[in-house]
Amino acid sequence: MVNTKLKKQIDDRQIQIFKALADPIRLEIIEYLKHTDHEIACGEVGRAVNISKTSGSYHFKLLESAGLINTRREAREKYVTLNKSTFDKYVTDFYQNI
Amino acid sequence: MVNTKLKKQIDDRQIQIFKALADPIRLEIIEYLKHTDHEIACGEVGRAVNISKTSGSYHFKLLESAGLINTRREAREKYVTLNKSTFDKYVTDFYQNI
DNA sequence: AAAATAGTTCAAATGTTTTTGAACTATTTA
DNA sequence: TAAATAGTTCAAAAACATTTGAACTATTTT
Repeated sequence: MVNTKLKKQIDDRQIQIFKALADPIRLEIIEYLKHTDHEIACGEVGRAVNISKTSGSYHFKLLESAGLINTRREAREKYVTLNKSTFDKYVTDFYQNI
Repeated sequence: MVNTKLKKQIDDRQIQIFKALADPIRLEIIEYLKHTDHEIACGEVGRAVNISKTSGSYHFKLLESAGLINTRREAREKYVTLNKSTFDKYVTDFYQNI
């Protein structure tokens, strides 16, 4: 293999993404965001999926660091949207690419 | 919603699959199987990815119960192959279907 | 028939992730 | 300017996943 380290990094990213997807709360958040066309604040999503704000903070952070959502802070609020390109690259195209 | 329980079961399956994929050893096994056209025994895969047989037994069982691999026992040996239809349905088509 | 091989099971130990509540910062509203 | 709101951070606790080695079953080879 040309570059073992690079392969490992790609794998780490892949695993981080599957880990982020492997949780019922995070899947609910993702489903909710998918069915929402407009930008929406963390708090509103959290209320919709019925979690505490601490728990929301934890899960949104994890989704963001996996690259599955994009966030934008506007004053007090943090707006989130799905990052479709990550889903395309690491989920939809996963089988094809391994 | 027509049937909350059914939705939950589908979600459980989806989570089980992402959990199964969220591990470096299991990803290695899957990659190895993808690049192998013939049926291959657990032991040979385990040797290829450098794990103990106990660890292999644990990971293969988990992959099988997630429906990601099919197994066939022939006397002492257990042969494994990827179950592509599970990848198609729960990974490749995931984003589209949620 | 003994030894070797393939895989499983079990329980204990270890490691990792998630939840919880309290205390915090920053912004907005009354 | 006080109170309310949105979100974060922290550390402890709880829950969950993985590894390990020993003992086991079943089959094959010597």
